Amino acid sequence: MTPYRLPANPRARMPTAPRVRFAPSPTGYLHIGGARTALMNYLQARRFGGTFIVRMEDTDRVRSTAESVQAILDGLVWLGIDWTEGPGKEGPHAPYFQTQRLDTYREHSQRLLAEGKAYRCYCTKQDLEAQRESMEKSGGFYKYPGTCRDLKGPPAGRREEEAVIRFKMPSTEGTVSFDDKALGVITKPYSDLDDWVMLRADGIPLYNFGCVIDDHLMEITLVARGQEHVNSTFPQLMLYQALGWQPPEFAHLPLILGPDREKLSKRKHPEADVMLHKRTGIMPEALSNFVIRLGWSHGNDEVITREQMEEWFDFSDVGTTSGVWNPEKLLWLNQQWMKLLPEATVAERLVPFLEAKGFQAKGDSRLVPLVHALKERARTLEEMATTAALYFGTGVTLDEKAAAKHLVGDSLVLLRKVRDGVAALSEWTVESLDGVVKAVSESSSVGMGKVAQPVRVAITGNTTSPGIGETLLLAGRDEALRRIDAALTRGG
RNA sequence: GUCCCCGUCGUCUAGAGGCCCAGGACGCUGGCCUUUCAAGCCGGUAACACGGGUUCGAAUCCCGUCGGGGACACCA
Repeated sequence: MTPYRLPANPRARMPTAPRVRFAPSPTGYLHIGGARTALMNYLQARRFGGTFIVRMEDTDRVRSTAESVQAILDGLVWLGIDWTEGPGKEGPHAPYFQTQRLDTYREHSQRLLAEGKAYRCYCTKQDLEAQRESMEKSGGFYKYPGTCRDLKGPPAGRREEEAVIRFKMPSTEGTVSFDDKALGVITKPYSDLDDWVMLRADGIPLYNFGCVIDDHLMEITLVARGQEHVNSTFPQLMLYQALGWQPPEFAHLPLILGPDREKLSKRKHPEADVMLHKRTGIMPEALSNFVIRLGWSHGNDEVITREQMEEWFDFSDVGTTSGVWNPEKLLWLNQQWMKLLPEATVAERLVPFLEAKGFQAKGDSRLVPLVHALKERARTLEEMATTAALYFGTGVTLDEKAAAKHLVGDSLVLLRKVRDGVAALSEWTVESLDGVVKAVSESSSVGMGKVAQPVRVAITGNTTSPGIGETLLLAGRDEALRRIDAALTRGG
């Protein structure tokens, strides 16, 4: 028997525009691995002027929820990944929810049944479970033994409507293989495959069945998904063969691992949640930048814009090794992006974080100057908001250590001089304020630090802040003077 | 257990037989700059899992060992 193989050059039939898809099962939030899969598919479509389809594989009826559908879509939108066909964007292959395509699956399973390439199976879950257990006890791995393979009709006391439909593996020797765009040729002997369930008794398809039917009907040319799916590619290939369909190309993406080196999972790894990062102040540009670099690179480039991704990304450059989640690098990238994006944009994104701290920040004229001063001192929007909050409130809590060091003795004299100087200023600007501090430093013959630190502690309560002129300006004239006076009073 | 995939600094990676006594980035670290903290700049630390081949020559090809991960459902 000749082993089944992909045609030598699958590309021949897809010269230009690829049709790719992201097919999540809506059983929770958007997973970071899913987000990367979606991103890569999206980039592929963008690069070659193709189509990116989102299809909801909602056939797990107990776990699928409408909220999850929304959560996944929201996550994609936040990341700036938009789809050409899918939920809310009905296209020529609608509907894009598998539970709305049940007639299609039934039709194709009937055909397979009629052609003798599938059969009804009456085994009960309990029976199968028992078989599996005993098989596992004796060592080997479980394969459905084909109990119902040659049944002519339902066994006594059973009805056809209770049967599931199984794929009938052709009894051939040899191996199946496919040429994965990322991994290369992967092979498996036919003998490792069994008669898997395609359709439940209620007509709901199982993953391997619905996936193949839809990918073909939606004219998908390249299936890119996580490496956890390489093994399911084989039964799927058998289905394509049975149906006489040309399989798409495949690209299996390296897994993303948690700090414990295990596949990033919703259960064990909170960072698997895309929207968690939004809440902690990571920006979508940074998250997608980070995630695209897991398993893919373009020379030595680290900070990569969406435009560059669209220009450079290709599945054949995707690596083979799983990558470990590195929070430090994500943080670094996020800061890079805070420095790269227009300050007005970052300011806008900062508002919700400030509001969460109880400040009416929207429209505040200090927002942009704040971002300007703080973007080099914060790695997340949340961090920036925490620092920014210092300038929004009234009064400040002095750090005891800082006060003990900088708000005593001669420092208070210097502070007094600065206070008088800035109070006399007709206009507060970074330059004029810095000028006062400089003048005090020179007239008193002490270093800038001697003068600036007491002021800094008085304004922020601590020893770290942006340049002293900026700090004063950010606090605002009235509040700055009030805080200096409070420090003076306390100290002297 | 069986099958599949993988194996370069702690982490993400460059590397497609000589350009590599292995390059970049994060982290860590020394210095410069400096009114603090950052940012920035300059420098340092640290890896081809192991063993056999093939070859004039291997991180790159082959085999084995070990190690890691994934999949083994009427989940996807």
